[in-house]
Parts: sequence; C-alpha cells; structure tokens
Amino acid sequence: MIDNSVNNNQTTEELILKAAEQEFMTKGFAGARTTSIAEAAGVTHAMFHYYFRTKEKLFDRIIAEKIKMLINGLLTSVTDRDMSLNELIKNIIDRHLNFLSANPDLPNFVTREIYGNPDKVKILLDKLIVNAPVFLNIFQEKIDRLAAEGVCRRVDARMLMLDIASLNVLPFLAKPIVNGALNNCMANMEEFIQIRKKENYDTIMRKLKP
Amino acid sequence: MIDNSVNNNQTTEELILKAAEQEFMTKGFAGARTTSIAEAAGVTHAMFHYYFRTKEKLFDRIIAEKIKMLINGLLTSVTDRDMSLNELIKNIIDRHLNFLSANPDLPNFVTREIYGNPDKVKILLDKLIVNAPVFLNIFQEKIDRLAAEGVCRRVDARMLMLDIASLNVLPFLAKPIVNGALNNCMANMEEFIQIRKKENYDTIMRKLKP
DNA sequence: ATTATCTATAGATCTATAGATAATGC
DNA sequence: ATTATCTATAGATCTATAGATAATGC
Repeated sequence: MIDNSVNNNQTTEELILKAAEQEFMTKGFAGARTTSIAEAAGVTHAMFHYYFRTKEKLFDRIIAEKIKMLINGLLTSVTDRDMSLNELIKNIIDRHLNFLSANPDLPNFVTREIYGNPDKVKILLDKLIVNAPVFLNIFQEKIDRLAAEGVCRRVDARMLMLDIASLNVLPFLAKPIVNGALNNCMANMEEFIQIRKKENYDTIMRKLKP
Repeated sequence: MIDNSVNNNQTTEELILKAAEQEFMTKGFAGARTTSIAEAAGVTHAMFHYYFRTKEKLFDRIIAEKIKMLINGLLTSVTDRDMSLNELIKNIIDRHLNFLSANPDLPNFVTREIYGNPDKVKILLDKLIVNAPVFLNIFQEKIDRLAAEGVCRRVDARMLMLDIASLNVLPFLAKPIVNGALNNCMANMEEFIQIRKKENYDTIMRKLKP
C-alpha cells in the first residue's frame, strides 16, 4: 500500500470528499473526473463509487453544502436598529469580505454551474427570492429613516446592495484578470482585502452623503 | 435531407462555427460536446471534424477571437486630453457597459475558462500586463492634473478602475443571482443598463468629489 | 480533380459495477 | 456478519477517422 498522500488519520470517505470538493470547485461538474478525484485522494477508484455511488450524487451533496454556506453568508442580515449608518455599512462590507476571504472560490463555482446547470442552483435562487426582499425592505426602511433625520441621502436599497456586492465580489470572480491588469495587486490577499474594506466603505459612504 | 435548422444561405462551416460558439460560451470547453454542436448546426457530426479537425482547435480559435474582442473592449483608452472629468468618467462607463451589453456572456466565459485552463487565457493576461499599465498611467496623470486644479480628489487610478469595472461587470457575471435577489430587475436588460449607467456614473463622481 | 457530405466504426476516456478478498466488530 | 478495499471489466459516451459517394468547378 503506497501512502502517497498525507492521510494522517483521515478516513477514506473524508479523503475522497476533500479531493472531490477541490476538483469540483476548480473544474466544475463537467470538467471534474471521478478517476482524478480518487487519485488525488490516494485511494482506488472503486472507493469513490463505494462511498458516494455516483459522481452526480457527490456533486449534489457538495453544491448543496456550498449553497447553504453562501446563503448564510449573504443573508446574515444586520438588523440592529440602534446601529449608526457608519456602523451598518462597515459591518455589511466587513462581513461580506471576510466571508469571501474564507471562501475565495465559491463565487466562481456558483456562477460557473449556474450557466451549464440552472436547476442545480435552483435551491439558491428560490431561497434568494424568498429571503432577499425581507432583508432589503428592512434595509430600505433604515435608509429612509436615516434620510428623514438628514443623516444620509435617500437611495434605493436594492441598487446600494448591488453596488456593495459588486465592489466586494468582483476581484474574487476575476482574480487573474484584476491581478494581471493592476500590477499584481492581489499577490498579498490579506493586504488586498484590508485595502478594499476601507476603499469600498469610503465609496459607499460618499454615495450616501447628503 | 431534413432541414430542421433555419440555415438560410449560410455555409456548413458558418453553421458549425455559430453552433460551436453558442455551445462553448454556455457550457465551457469541458461541458461542450462536438456531437451536440453538430446537431445544433443541423449537420452530420463528421462535418465538425472535416472543417475544424479537432474540438480543441475550434475552441482555441473561438477563445482567441473572444479575447481579442475583450482586449479591444477593455483597452479602448479614452486619452483625449481636453475631455472634462465628467465626460471622461461618463465615456468610460458608457463604453464599457455598451460593450458588455453587446457581449453579455463574455465575462462568464472568460472567468470560467481561466480556472480550469489557465494557459488558454495566457494571451489575455500577457496583453493586459503589457497594456493596462500604459493606460493606467495616463489615467493617473489625468486625475492628478485635475486634482491639482481642484476639480477632483486625488485617488488611485488602479482602485478607481477596479471600482468602475466591478460595478459594471458584476451583474453580467452573476445575472441569475442578481436578478433573483433584486426582484427581477434584469428582466428588461436595456432598461437595467440605462439605470446602471446613471447609477455608476453617480457613484464614481461622488467618490471623486473633492 | 477537388470539395463536400454521408455511414460506419475505431479508439479513447470515463462512470459504474461485479465479484473476490481482507479487515473489523461482535 | 458487516464493512472496507482491491482487481477486472462492463457499459456508456465522446472524439476522431476511414472509406465510400455525391456535388462542384474547370
């Protein structure tokens, strides 16, 4: 038995799961090969089917898990009524970028699969359609209230959320392009995240300024 | 001979090329099937190989064409020295969104292939590394000059370009998600583009305000 | 004579399973 | 007795080509 992977006390099931996650995340469902997954896990190919039966079953399990993470990440609403405008915006941006930082491949994985396999992410869309309006209404009310107090401009919460999401997510979705065009600026990822946190907060606050 | 496609005076080669473009753009290289392409083109599968020899050759041809388009779209620099700040920003945003509007699947296609197949888009990255700094330096000089005149703040041209690109591109990359979360706002695409043109111009101008 | 098209099939690759064997927990 | 693992191979799918036939342009 050749121990070519560092399978320090991980079970075969875990090894396959981990290898499959890596393979599916980087290559997508169509590009992933069950043989490659087994090889990367350091186990016989038959083991793949022994533990997870089919490629599709394992993919469904992984994408369901990822979508759950994504929804939790997106819909962790900031509903504290006593929070100031500055705190609110800072909180939303920081949370979002922290989440992206912890799951850098997630946006790419989801957007990729959405095109080739629309029904796989139907669960995601359904959840969004139900939950997003709830959060956006609370957010809009908050903005309107603060606008009435003269603290900020009265802007559309939907467009504001799209702005925030766009500014935060795009570097992750197009990392090689952004990094290539902007002088290797994403080489140190943590530093880049810190810069973008400040930059995006500033951009949004200026947009909200009365 | 069953004429199941509307091949009004298009040659077989053109029909295959068109079908292949559609297949590759939506499913990526790994997800695309040469049999499906031939079927969609309404020709025998052997014709695919007669005209284009291999799947990879045709893919390379299509991706090269798309990357050329993308580079032209990105690097159509606005270098008119006499342009005011307002005009400059408006021009960049309008051009970019017009380009995206004409090529809505392009960002997804490129970002998808970048992960599974880094060397396929190496040409794109090489071009960007060479050309982007040239444009960004001119842009930075322009900002610095206008800042010295007191017309705008002195901001980093790289971050500003990233902001603009993010705000413009993201809805195209994550269309189903944005559309699902934001109340079907992208149903009428032309209307949505017009709204984002104004919105993004406003966002960026506020960021630049002294 | 060259170009275009078709049928049939080879060849490669990938998913999945059958069936034998070893390890493990009562 | 059940669970885990292996070898070997079936079965499906997909890319690619061979070789025959029809259409086209001199």
